[in-house]
Amino acid sequence: MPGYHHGALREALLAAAEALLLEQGVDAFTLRACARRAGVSHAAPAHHFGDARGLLTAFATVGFERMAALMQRHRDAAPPDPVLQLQAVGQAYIDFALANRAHFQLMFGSDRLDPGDAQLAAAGQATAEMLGQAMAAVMADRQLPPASLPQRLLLAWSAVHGYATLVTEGQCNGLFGLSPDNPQAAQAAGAAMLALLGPALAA
Amino acid sequence: MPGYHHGALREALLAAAEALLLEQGVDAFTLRACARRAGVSHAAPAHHFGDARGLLTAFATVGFERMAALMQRHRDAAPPDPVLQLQAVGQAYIDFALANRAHFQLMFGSDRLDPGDAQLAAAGQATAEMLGQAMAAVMADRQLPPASLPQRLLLAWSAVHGYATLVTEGQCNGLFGLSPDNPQAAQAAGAAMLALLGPALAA
DNA sequence: TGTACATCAGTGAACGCGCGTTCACTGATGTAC
DNA sequence: TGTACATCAGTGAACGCGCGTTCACTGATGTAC
Repeated sequence: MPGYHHGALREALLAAAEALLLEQGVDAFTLRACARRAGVSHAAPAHHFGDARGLLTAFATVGFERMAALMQRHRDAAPPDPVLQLQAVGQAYIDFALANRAHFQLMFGSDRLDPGDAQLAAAGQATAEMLGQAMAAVMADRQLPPASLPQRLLLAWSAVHGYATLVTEGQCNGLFGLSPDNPQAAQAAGAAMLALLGPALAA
Repeated sequence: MPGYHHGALREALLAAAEALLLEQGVDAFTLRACARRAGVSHAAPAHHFGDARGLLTAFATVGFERMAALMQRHRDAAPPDPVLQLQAVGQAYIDFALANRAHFQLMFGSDRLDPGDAQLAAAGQATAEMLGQAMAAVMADRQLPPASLPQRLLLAWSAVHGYATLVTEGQCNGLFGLSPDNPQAAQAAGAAMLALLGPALAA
C-alpha cells in the first residue's frame, strides 16, 4: 500500500465519510474533511465521486445494499411462519439502523443525495421490496383482503422506521433509556414492539 | 412598521427561517441568508438569538409548543372513548408534521439544536406527555397491565413518528403516492394506519 | 525480455466565495425629573 | 409639557477562515510491439 497510488481510495473515502458522519453529523460533512481523514489530497475525491453529493449518494447506496442483504439473512434464519418472517425483516431494519447509524440517517434523512441516481434508486427499491414481499406472504397465508396491503405495509414500515429513527436520533434516550450506544437494549425493545405489532398486521 | 427599528424582528426572523428551511433544507440554512430573507442587516439576528444554533433552537421550541397545542385540541374534539382520543392525538402528530414540515424536520432530525436549552427541553417534554397521558388513559380504561406501558407507548410513538417522517421526507411518494403536497391524502392514509393500530394498543 | 507510450490516479498551488463574528456607529425608544 | 440621557435595536465595513473548483503537474500502471 505505497505512496502515490492509493489503490483502494474509493473504499477508503467511504470509510472516512462514515467516521466523519458519525462524529460530526451530516451538516459538517465536507469533501475536504473527508479527503483529510483519508490522508489524501483534497482534490483526489473528485476522481472517484465528482462532488460531495456523488460521494454521499454512493455511500447511501452501499447502505441500502447492506440493509437488503441483512433483511434477506434475517428472513432466511427465521422459522417458516410468515408472521415471524415479517418480524424478522422488521428486526433487520432496526438492527441495520443501530449498527449503521451514519448510513441510515443519510439514506432516509438527508437532502444531500442525488435523487436521480439510478443505482441509489435501484438499491432503495430492492430494499423496499423485501418488506413488501414479507408482508404479502403474511397476507396470502392469512387470506387477508389484498386491497389492504398498502395500509398494512404503511403501518409496518412506519413502525420500524419510526422506532429506528427515534433511537438513532437519540430521542428515546431520556424517556426510555434507549440509545444506539446500547444496541442490545434497543434491539430487545424493538423486538417487543414488533411482537406487539405482529398480530395486528396478521388479523 | 418603519425604518430603523423593525419592531417584530424576532418573529420575522423565525418566519424567514421557516421559508428558507422549506425551500433549501436545513443544510443550506445560514444566519446571513436568514437575515437577507428578513430584509435586515446580517448582524441583526445576533441581538435576538446569538447564533444560528440559538435561532434554530427557538424555532424548534415554537414547533413543540404548536404540536402540543394541536394535540390538546384534537383530543378535546374527540369522542370520550380513550382509544379514539389516543388516535386523535396520533393524528395531531401527523397533521402537525404535514402542516409544519420545516418545524418537524428540525425538531426531530437535526443536530443543529442546542440540547441543553431549557425551553426546548420543557416544550419537548410537554409534547411527549400528551402522548403518554393519552396512552395511560387507554390502559386504565381497558385495565391493561401497567408494566406494558413503555412498549405500547414506544409502538404508538414509533408508528406516528415513522409515518410522519416518511411522508415529510418524501419517501412515500413513489410507492404510495403520498406527499406533503397533498396533505388530505396523507392525512387519510395516516388515519387508516391509526385505525389499524388502535385495536392492537388496546388489547 | 525490453522499450515506448498512453492512460490513469493523486498532488498542490491558486482562485473566488459566502460564511460567522467583531466593532464602532447611529437611529429610535423610553424614562427620570 | 419639555428636556436630558440611558438603553436598546439595527447598520455596515472589516477580518479571517474553510470551502468547492480548477488546472498544470507528476508519479505509477498497464499495454503494444
